[in-house]
Amino acid sequence: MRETIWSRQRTAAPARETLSREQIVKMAMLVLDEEGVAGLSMRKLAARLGSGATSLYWHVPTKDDLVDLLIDEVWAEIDVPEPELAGWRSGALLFGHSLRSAVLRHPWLPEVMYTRPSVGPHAMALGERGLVLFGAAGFSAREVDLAMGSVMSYVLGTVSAEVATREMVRKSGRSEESWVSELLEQAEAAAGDYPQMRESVRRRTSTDLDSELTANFVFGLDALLDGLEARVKK
Amino acid sequence: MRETIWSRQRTAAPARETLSREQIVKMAMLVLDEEGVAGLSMRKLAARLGSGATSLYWHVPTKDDLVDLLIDEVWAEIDVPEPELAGWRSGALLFGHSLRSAVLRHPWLPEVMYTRPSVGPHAMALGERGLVLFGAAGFSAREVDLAMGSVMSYVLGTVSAEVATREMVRKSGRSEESWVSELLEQAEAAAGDYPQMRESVRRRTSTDLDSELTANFVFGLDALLDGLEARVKK
DNA sequence: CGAGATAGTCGTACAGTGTGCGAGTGACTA
DNA sequence: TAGTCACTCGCACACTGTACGACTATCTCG
Repeated sequence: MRETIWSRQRTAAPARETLSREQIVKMAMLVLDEEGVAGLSMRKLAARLGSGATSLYWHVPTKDDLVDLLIDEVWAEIDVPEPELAGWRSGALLFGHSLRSAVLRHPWLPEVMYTRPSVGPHAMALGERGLVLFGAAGFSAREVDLAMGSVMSYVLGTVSAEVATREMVRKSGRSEESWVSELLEQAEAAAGDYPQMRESVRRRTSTDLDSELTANFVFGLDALLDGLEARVKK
Repeated sequence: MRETIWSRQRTAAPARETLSREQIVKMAMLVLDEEGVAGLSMRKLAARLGSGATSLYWHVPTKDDLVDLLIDEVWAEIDVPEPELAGWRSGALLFGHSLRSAVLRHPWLPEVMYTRPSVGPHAMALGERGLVLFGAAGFSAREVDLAMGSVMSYVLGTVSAEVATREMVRKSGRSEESWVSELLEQAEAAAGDYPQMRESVRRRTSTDLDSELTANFVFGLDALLDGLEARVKK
């Protein structure tokens, strides 16, 4: 089997005090969570670790590979309930919420996730547990794949859009309320000729952002799960 | 009202032959479609237009703003049927497919889309037509927003993941079959301890990539629309 | 104990990036 | 004819990822 970035592991304990891949990944995750993709550079990362920039390259082939490792690290955070404990439907709901909150903790994910397929070990483990969960619903083998895929796609798509909004608020530096009211104003101007849009924006800015986004997420997930459940009952 | 990148327009015909924002956007779109986000640099773009790199900055404030324009250009390509013509359900289906194929034509979109909210004029127009379509289904005003949002999120999420796979095949330079068989091999190795995953990968690589991805997309969209439809019938 | 291999660090350098600045140029208006 | 406006563009700056090769500290083997 060919060597991959996933398979490479340190064979023995390091002689003197050295960098380690785990250390690098950990620090990179911190930087990414704090400063986003644009804030992560090999030089800055190395500086934070108190080492030279090119030292990192002994532990990690390229920056892209480092990002692959970081993405896989996120997949490790998601829990998928065993179907016996909660039943399929509420298990899937829990899974969806867990996936969402992991992405919200790592808002840089959407920006990089869609440029590469996820094939790391934690992605595999996640997939396995997901298939077990959806397998318990009574789908045909083929439908299990499709159902899990559509739920993941829905969740990731929704939360990715959510992150875009949230990050914009964060970067604007202003308070949520002032931002929302400005958005309203701006959108009403931009949506001037579009009465439905104007009304929609008004509706959506009437509650606080957080519960609005959550309601959004839950509504679609629920509908999707309904649709999937109907398929199994036939 | 504040000036935005959307509102700025040339006031009169140019005196001599000059660059124009439309020209720049058009060429940038070409470059992006061909070479992806990484392939678009202001210098290369200018070179293709036969001008100096910094000349572009007279027409466009920053590269990021240019990308905003390009994204909005994509939204212009999507058609949303009027509900009278097709009825809500099949209208939504058509809308979904149109959205999907637009993204497939511009596979760079997912990489940049989720880093900013879309508030350009074509995004607004798209939203308006979408709201009209979903409004015809008999949802409450609030549900119209939620339903349209969830369908868009599902479609964009699914097709974004799809693009990640397709681009990987494309970049590998190899034929689809050889790539698929290698993926199979690799995934079976990676999924060694994961029996469900192994079976799932095997199932998914048994047909050709194109119809596999399409079936995937349709399955989830259908389920979601079922779930939404059920909400309106109550 | 000595020699060589191994594991790891890192300074330098290269080819690129986005873009601010200010000088320059051609056409139109007064 | 003078001046202003619309537009172009070379240079420079600070930054990026990473290839290369020199360097050193430790471990292994004879």
